[in-house]
Amino acid sequence: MARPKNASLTAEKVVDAAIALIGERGLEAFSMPKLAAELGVRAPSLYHYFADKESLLVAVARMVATPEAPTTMPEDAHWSEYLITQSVALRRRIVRYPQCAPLLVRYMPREKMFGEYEQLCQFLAASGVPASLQVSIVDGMTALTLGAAILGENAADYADSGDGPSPDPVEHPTLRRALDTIEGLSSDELFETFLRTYLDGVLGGSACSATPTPAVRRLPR
Amino acid sequence: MARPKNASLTAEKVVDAAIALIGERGLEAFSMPKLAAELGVRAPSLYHYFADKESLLVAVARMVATPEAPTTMPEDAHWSEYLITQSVALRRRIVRYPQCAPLLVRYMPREKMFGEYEQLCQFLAASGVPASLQVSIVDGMTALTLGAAILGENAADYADSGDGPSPDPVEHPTLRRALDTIEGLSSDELFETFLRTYLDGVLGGSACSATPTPAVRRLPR
DNA sequence: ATTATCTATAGATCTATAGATAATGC
DNA sequence: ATTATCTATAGATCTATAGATAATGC
Repeated sequence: MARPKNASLTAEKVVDAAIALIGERGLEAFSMPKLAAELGVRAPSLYHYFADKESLLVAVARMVATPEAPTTMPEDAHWSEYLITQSVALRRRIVRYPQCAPLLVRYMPREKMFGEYEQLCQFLAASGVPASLQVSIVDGMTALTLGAAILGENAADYADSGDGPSPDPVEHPTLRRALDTIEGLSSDELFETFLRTYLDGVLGGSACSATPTPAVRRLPR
Repeated sequence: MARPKNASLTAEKVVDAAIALIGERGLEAFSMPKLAAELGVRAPSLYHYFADKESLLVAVARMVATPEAPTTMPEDAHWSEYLITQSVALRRRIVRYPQCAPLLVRYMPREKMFGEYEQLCQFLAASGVPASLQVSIVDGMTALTLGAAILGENAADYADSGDGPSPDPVEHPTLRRALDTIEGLSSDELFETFLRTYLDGVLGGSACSATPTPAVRRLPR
């Protein structure tokens, strides 16, 4: 068919299809011919949009990590609410395509994130958070978010109401009882309590001295 | 050479070499011929020890996740110290071969860990931790550990004394100042402060009512 | 007879390039 | 002339099996 009347591909369509394919079949099953088949074209056509497989994967990583819309927050919000909103959104993006998580780690070296970290620290500093806590907060929240996203299925799925397999009450009675106490929380809500617990630790820990508000509001039960 | 006088392979040697190879070159560069070359044999010999590539990778995941020696703790240690010791050890194992982390996630489905979770919850219950906190603690610590391990290089490496690239004081002044406050902490120590911060949150949060000791000891500065 | 290696190889990929071809824009 | 697709293909893998071979144990 050579050149079609209307171009069937765009770089964005290619990336979107790559994300979907990796999400469904996993990174190991990903290849240029398979992606092309998914898009209804032949493999060489993809090289018109990306120089090689690696630059396509870089674009995939960037897309997964980038929010669709920037976060907007009320003016008077506490800095912790801002961080929680950001973290919840990041986790949600990763969880949507957990198979892409290794790409994130591989193609987003920390030094390229200095700019973003600088912004966050400035924001924290402006909110009165002492420098000694800023690293703990940013790094801890990042680790918690990434870890929670990669674990993927979490406790909420193992409670009776969730999707996953549920532990047997006879074989695992204590785990069972513990899970019953979170019955009704979605995995988003559960993740949010993790974040708030962590921030409670930051605020309530011995190093806490110059924080504007005494505690982070907890989720309503 | 056919059969050698002394068998040159064992399942364990194969797994060890696989871990080393994946650690050095990454999961994508891993293949049976390359692993065989590393061991000084031909690829088909590996199939004598593992039915296929996948069962070899399962064995790799198991090896990375399993501690060499079980943790021993003083009798009177607080439960939080026990959890911290476990988490620090797990992170250290993952960080040693961060390229294997995707294997862990892929080949260790949560339901196979019910047994371990049951044990942890029993341990927490015996220490007087209410059921409502047990999930938060176990899941939160796991996420924090996995996330911190996968992020790999952490803030400690970006401080002046660390290995990694350091942010420029002119371009990233606030980040720079924040990192200077953790100067001198190793990445292990920094991770431990994350864990203690999280546990401070668990203990100090509003849900805290029946905890035996009021606060978790912080690392000495 | 069994074990642990080997050689040889079928069969299925994959990445990336060269060069043809048809549509479009100037 | 340029663009976006195609066909064809070189060249390099990889996984896994069949079957040979030499050392060992009975």
